[in-house]
Amino acid sequence: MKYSKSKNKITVHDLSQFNIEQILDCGQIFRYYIHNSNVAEVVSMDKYAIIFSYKDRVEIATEDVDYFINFFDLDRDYNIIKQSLEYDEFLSPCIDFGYGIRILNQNLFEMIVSFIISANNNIKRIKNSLNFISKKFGTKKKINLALDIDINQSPLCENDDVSYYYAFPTLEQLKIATVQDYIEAGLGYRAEHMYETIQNLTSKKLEDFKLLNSKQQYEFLLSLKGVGEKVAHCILLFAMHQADVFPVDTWINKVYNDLTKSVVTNRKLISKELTDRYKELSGYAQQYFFYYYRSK
DNA sequence: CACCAGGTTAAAG
DNA sequence: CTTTAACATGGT
Repeated sequence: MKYSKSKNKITVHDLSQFNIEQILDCGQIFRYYIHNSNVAEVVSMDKYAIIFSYKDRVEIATEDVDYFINFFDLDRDYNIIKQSLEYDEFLSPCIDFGYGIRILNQNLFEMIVSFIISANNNIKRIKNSLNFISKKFGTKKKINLALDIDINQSPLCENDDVSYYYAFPTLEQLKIATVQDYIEAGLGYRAEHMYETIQNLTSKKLEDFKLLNSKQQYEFLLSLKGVGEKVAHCILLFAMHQADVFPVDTWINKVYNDLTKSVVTNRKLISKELTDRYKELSGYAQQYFFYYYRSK
């Protein structure tokens, strides 16, 4: 895709396959804030970006340009992916609606924590919990960018004379969190799952994970407390860009029954059937469906 | 106030 | 192997 970069800025020129609101609102990320149709903020691990949308371009201001080029998956052509899926009568209107969606390349540890919290939860509360945890256990970092807008209302940031944001905590930083901390963060019954998984994880396991094949990665994720099939699929898709999986949540369950005029509740079966249908592009198809149906 | 939310777990069939 | 009840809690 067409983009250019300078020291602290990426400029995206091809708006036919980049829409920041669609990218952020399609349920793959929780640490972001959309100020208005022109300005949005993102925090990924210890990195911060503020995004400005104009008529003819999008500007991503950040101190780490190369990190966000990979994060926003800018070297992939999504128009080719969309063309490959447009034949599908179910999907076609969803692609037209979410034309600017891209699947982000996010951090493995952040995805594990985020999607354990996501289980049987709503997006607003997931955001609140993750921001709470980041504020309590993450590193407070200064924004070294010339911002000519007011970001006071952002839940990611804090302002005195200058502006700060809270990085997502590292595994080491979260090791000291107690079950009570997670309950205060609003995790509810997920608090014990989170505690157990954090205590069992090591940085070596996270490193070695990347050497496993996809089936082994899936099995490892399922061995973590609070990670079932749907959450494991989300982690593979959003952290490893493994697109031949189809996470089935309540929305996708509804979509499936709507499209096939059935009343199935077996999500394992739905996932298998949809993966057979969309194959190595399943993850992309899933995002187009999710965004379209949740927006209505 | 009842129902829902990007489901998982452990127990039972 | 598949089905089911229980699970905390803020959002709507």
